[in-house]
Amino acid sequence: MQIATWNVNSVRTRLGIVTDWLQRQPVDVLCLQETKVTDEQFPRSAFTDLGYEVYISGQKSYNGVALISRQPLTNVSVGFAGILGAEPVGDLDEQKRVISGQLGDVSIINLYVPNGSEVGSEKYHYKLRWLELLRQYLTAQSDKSLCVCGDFNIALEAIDIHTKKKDDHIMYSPIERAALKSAVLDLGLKDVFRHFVTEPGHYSWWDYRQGGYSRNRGWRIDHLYLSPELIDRATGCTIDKAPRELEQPSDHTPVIVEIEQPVLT
Amino acid sequence: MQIATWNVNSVRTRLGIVTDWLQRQPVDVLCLQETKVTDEQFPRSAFTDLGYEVYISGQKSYNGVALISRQPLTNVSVGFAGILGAEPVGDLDEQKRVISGQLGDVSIINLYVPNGSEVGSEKYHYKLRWLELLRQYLTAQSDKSLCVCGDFNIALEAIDIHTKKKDDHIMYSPIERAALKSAVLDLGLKDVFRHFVTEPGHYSWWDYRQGGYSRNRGWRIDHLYLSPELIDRATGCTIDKAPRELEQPSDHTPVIVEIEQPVLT
DNA sequence: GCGGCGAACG
DNA sequence: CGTTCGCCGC
Repeated sequence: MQIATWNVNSVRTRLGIVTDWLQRQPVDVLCLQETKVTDEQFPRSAFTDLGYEVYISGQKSYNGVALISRQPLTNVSVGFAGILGAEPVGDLDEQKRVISGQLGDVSIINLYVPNGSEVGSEKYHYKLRWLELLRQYLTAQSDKSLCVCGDFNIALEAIDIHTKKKDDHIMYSPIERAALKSAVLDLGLKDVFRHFVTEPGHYSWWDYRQGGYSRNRGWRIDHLYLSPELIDRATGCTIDKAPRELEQPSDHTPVIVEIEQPVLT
Repeated sequence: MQIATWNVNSVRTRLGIVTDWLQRQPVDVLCLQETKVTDEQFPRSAFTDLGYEVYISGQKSYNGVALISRQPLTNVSVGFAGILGAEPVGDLDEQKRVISGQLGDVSIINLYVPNGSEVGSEKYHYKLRWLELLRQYLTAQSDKSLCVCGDFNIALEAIDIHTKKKDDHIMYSPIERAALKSAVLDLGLKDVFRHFVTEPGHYSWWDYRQGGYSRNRGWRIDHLYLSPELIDRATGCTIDKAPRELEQPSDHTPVIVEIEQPVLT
């Protein structure tokens, strides 16, 4: 089974790029972020015409997540409140950043973590509050086979950025990195790309500005985390840079994990 | 000699369409309107690379006219004030709507007449004041061989619109039609398209809205007027609808007149 | 319905 | 740098 995560930066603008890619890389589940479209306006048929099921949680202009799945998913849920209830969630479900569903024994949680703008800003504190709620949300998950993926807007380690960054740089500040580790790694989930690849120089996002891609000024901020039971079934994790080289690309490129079917006992 | 007029609705957005057309239809002079670009930002080289000379009068966002000529033009002039002086012109040269030049014995005046918005509006009165100044401007012209062309934003007769329009419709109100006739026809200039084609159903502009083109809901508002000396040398006038059928077209399509070289005596 | 622009966001 | 929006103009 293949699961991919891709921040497409507007699913409508990127529709041709995404459907072309999906035909060449017919992954089982494609997790999209930054769809930037309401549920009513989501281009469903472009995916259903390819034989995919479409599960979405979107809004106008900003954010928005989707699960595009070859097989129907079960237990599809949107936002944090479905698991946690309304009280702890407060304003953190107003932006559409969370969708989850289950394929066979595998639970997939697709996330678009807030960017945070600048360290110390109001948006930064929203990001930290959001990550703390994510920690509670993931703690409440009981599934053994869990894949938590998406655009985390955080580089875990220095090797995940093209060049040394100051500690006060958004997406690399110690506090947000600690918050992400606390929310995900401390629960036993493993960054599957680093399970297979230890060298630096592998990125999933390059700023549109100043020729970020052509100068390979990238960041690895799109991750797939697997629970211990699932990491042992993973056979590889790759970043497909090809879509970043097309005309009018997203600034992110897809990351794909391959997971073996469970051994029948 | 061929002269064409074309409101391109942004020369930058339409650059490929216009240069492709110019290579297939290598007219001697192409008169553009609604270039929507400052002189500094005009895409000169796209035309000079094809061997054309470029004469422009543009502004940011709105209006803007250009003469694209295979041979260098003489006596190039911009606005009304070059001929009339500053006093009568007032605010009517603030918008870039007039450019003229001479090719051999033929003087070409390229115009973008104000749209007028709604009958009775402030913009409508600006349009009427502008047309009165145009009348003075053309009256002051002494050239025997004169071609006055452009987007006039006025249909001369009922047959120039796809369907009967109320008298209070902008681009067809009696007052603006009379103002145009007074400014142009009453000076002896002839609408060369009507010199050759008398049937209705020939248009140069179709609203983008409500499938105006596919339903052929057009207007003939782009004209070429020739002085008596020149009308006798005209051999044809055609509307080329092909560019209106391309992807991302202008709402206007080019009108071309063919003029014989003068008989050498 | 499509141009342009400026502002917000990333 | 590229997306979205709202606004203006036609």
